[in-house]
Amino acid sequence: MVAHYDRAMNTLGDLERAVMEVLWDRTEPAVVRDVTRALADRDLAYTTVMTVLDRLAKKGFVQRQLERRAWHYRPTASRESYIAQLMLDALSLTGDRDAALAHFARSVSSPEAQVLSEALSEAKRRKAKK
Amino acid sequence: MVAHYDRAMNTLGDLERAVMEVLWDRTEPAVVRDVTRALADRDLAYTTVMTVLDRLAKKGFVQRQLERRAWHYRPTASRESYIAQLMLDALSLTGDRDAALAHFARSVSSPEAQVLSEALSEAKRRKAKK
DNA sequence: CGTGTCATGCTACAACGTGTAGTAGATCGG
DNA sequence: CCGATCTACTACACGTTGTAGCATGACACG
Repeated sequence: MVAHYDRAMNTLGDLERAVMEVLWDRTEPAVVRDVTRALADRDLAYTTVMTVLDRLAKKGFVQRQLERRAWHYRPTASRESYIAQLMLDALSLTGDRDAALAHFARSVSSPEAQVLSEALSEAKRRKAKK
Repeated sequence: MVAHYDRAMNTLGDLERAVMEVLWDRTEPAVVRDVTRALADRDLAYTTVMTVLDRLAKKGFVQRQLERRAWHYRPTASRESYIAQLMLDALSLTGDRDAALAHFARSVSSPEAQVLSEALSEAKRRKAKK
């Protein structure tokens, strides 16, 4: 018998992430041609980019809208929330989340600890006011 | 030509993680038989567990030591630092780490935000004293 | 209106990671 | 010496990802 592969379902490959980066870097939705051009250094076939965008849509990372004849793609979530989600996923792998969080807190650099602290108190303030 | 698959190199599969959990849950190094017994519910062949431990060793997640005739395995890093590392890896996927951190701070629950805050100030204190 | 351009859907394939395990040979205890 | 046990090596299936071709349908322009 063989495994249940649910783990990698929300992991992106290199190319997939590169494509997401392109989308995240623009304000407007992009068509396949846009992405292909943005990744010109990789010298990818048009259909390759199309396939990747298609898979990203199936995975829910992008939404697409038919405009004239071409699909226009845009990210479902922001880059930051994608990253934050990955971090939360990592956190969910352990039973003792608090211990992991504490360890994480000790792992980040001082400037980043500062950023984190401020964001945390900011969030707290906002929640208190609400 | 075909891809360079470096991305998944520090990702563990389900079974691999289950094996790590067993090792993390013990204080003593374990032999294959120990792990197999601990995962009895999965009904795995002895050699399956052996293969997994072997791969984990190759990936650097466990260290092994020959004792009599059998290898004794123990985790290279703690569960917490593994998780923390995964979180840092996620963070490294973006250029704007601060934005991601801020978003993360806003994503955790209040109690966990509390834990994080405390760990951060604790770390700060410790660093100041040193 | 015909023809070429462009986008799409579908199909395909290779490499890799991971789950899963068998077999043969070494080794150790009794 | 024999059986139990452990290891090293080998193997295979299946999902994911990178990569792309082909046929078809639609639109634009002469």
